[in-house]
Amino acid sequence: MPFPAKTDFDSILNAALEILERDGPEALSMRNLASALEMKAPSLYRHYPDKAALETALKMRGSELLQAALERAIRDQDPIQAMRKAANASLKFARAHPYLYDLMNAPGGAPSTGAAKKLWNTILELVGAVTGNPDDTASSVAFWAYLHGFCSLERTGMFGQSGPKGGFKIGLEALIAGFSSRQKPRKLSA
Amino acid sequence: MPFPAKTDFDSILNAALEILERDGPEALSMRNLASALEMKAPSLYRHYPDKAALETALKMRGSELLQAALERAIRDQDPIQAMRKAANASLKFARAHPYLYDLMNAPGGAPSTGAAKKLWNTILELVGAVTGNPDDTASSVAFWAYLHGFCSLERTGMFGQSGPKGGFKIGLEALIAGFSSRQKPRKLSA
DNA sequence: GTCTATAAATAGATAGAC
DNA sequence: GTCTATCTATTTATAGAC
Repeated sequence: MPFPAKTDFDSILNAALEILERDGPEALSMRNLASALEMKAPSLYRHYPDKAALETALKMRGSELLQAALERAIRDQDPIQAMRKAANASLKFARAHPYLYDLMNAPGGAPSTGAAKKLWNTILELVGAVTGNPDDTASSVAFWAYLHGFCSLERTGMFGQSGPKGGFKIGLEALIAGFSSRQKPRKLSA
Repeated sequence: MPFPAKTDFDSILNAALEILERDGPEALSMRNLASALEMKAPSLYRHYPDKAALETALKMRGSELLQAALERAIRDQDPIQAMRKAANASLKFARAHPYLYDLMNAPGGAPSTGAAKKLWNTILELVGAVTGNPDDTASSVAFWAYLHGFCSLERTGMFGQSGPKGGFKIGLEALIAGFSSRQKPRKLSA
């Protein structure tokens, strides 16, 4: 299609994503969004009942993008290497889409959409392949918490000028080692 | 009595903290804050130049509170147990002060205040005592990222009804094990 | 489906009286 | 230091014409 589709659900969503990623959440007003589409704000309400619906759609889109990035990153990798690739892909995603990443992780912002579930299932498979438990919620939570925490702190500016100084790899390897050691259970000293 | 001041810097800060923690960030307007102090909004500007200054002060207060909680938690503990206590204290803090925690970790919200530095130094000491390196930035970053990530995901609602299912302890112990193994340096591959 | 016009509410911040 | 009054700007959202 040489010409973009007429204004509809997806066109609005794409424009919203572009504004969000370029200018941040404060720039994402219905007026500004309509303006980018060469329309007036009230017209948007024919396609989205309210702004919350638009934001929900943006979160879903974010989950899809991240999930796709993870799938690409882990393809044809052995389990442990897949975790490393997934970790780096997550970090890359958060850096490339900071405002979208913020929105996806905003307080009270975890809708149980299909996209979010699919993303979570990808994590579960990834971690399960290392721990040997295909539904290892606990380890997956730990893995995801670490990745998100690092992305979030970096985004906050917590690392300052000095940067994270290799902290990402050290924590990641410690988690991988911990997960791997549980694959073939043996007595551990506490 | 000749016109005693109705309020001051700290009284305003305390009221702001109370509003933030009880009703969330949207309730923290200058009007609402003034009202809680039985004042009018313009009066607040004699004590804080603008709202950003108030928020900066709130972040500092948050850092102080968390730092104090960590200090209490780790007192008289051996290094590894101190990490466990600190981790639980952080989680407890984030749960007890969700909106303040959000504000402290808001994007672009890491002011280099004395309180924030003191907090970070506490983490460095804590982790350094385990790894044997008193200035182990990398390991500290990993530790902090994990704690924050878990708190943040829980806050977002990412764990849903099922809860994190023991993921906190598993990741924490994996990190501790990884840090401990580095205490007595030996040749590592990479 | 898009428009004009406007409702209804909110915010941060300032001027100047006392 | 606090007040009244107000400015300025913004937002989401709706009513009703076309």
